[in-house]
Amino acid sequence: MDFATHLTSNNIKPSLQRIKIFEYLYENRDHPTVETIYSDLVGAIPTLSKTTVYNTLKIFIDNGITHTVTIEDNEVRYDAIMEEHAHFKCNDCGNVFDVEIDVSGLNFKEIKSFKVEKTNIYLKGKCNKCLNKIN
Amino acid sequence: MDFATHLTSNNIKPSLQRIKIFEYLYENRDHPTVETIYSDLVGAIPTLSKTTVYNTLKIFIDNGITHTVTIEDNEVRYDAIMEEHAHFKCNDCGNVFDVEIDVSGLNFKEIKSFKVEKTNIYLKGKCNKCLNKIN
DNA sequence: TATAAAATTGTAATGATTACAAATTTAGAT
DNA sequence: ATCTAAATTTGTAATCATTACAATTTTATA
Repeated sequence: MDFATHLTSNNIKPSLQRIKIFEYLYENRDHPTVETIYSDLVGAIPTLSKTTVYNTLKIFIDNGITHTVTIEDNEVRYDAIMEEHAHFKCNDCGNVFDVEIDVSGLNFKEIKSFKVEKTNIYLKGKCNKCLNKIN
Repeated sequence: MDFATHLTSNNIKPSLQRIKIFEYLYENRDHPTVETIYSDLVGAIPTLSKTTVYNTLKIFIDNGITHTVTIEDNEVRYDAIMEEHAHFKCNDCGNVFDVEIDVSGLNFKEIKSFKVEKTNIYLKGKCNKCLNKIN
């Protein structure tokens, strides 16, 4: 994956900040928050500003190469994987995992007259690691 | 539905504010925000404070008679219907509708070792009314 | 009725996000 | 290579939802 090219082909000029932020999102599949992205990247880009992270993510979203993952009321997470998938959040460790999903089995009643454009699914529970942890 | 009894049997002392807020939630199935609840009730309870709405909803949630509906990043909605169901948000009018759903058809891979405690589903698209609207 | 506990309220604090203007960088023309 | 305009980045201040907290009011009980 050539990140600069990916940005360019989605009408986003590939500045250093944009490349690094997208690369970070694409490599770190843990659905980071703005805070995490900023603090993990400010070492490599010392001039980085949190406003830039916000601006950049907004551009990514507007151009369809990133989406938000909304599970908790109080944290917005970001995800650069655009293929349809669900999320699993562990109530113990708080990590969010990707989950492959087959939506075709879903059976909705009463929305025949509605036009569904997007189906969002997230699960909550305990992850493998936390289940096996000794408390 | 006797709201006071419902509160009592869930270990919540049925004050006027609590009864009215729960009643509002139960009757208004449009998943209101704190702002909406407050402004719709302050007429009937002139002394009502927004803090009370927050406090009360927290109590409802802690005692399992209300849950939050998280669809957008920037708005938290509340719902007193605890039976499993999904939500549909219209991208046009912004209304959130309840949707009956059969989760049993869902087919997850790779989470065999995870313990799923709750499955959340929401759809986005256009509702009946907005589809038929002349723009 | 007096007293203690619980509930409600208002105000101030917090924290994430956005607005905005200044500074920096980039791209194109000369 | 240099100049200029446009785009991008940055820092600070403003906004807005939510929470903390202390004071007031209400409720329950002795």
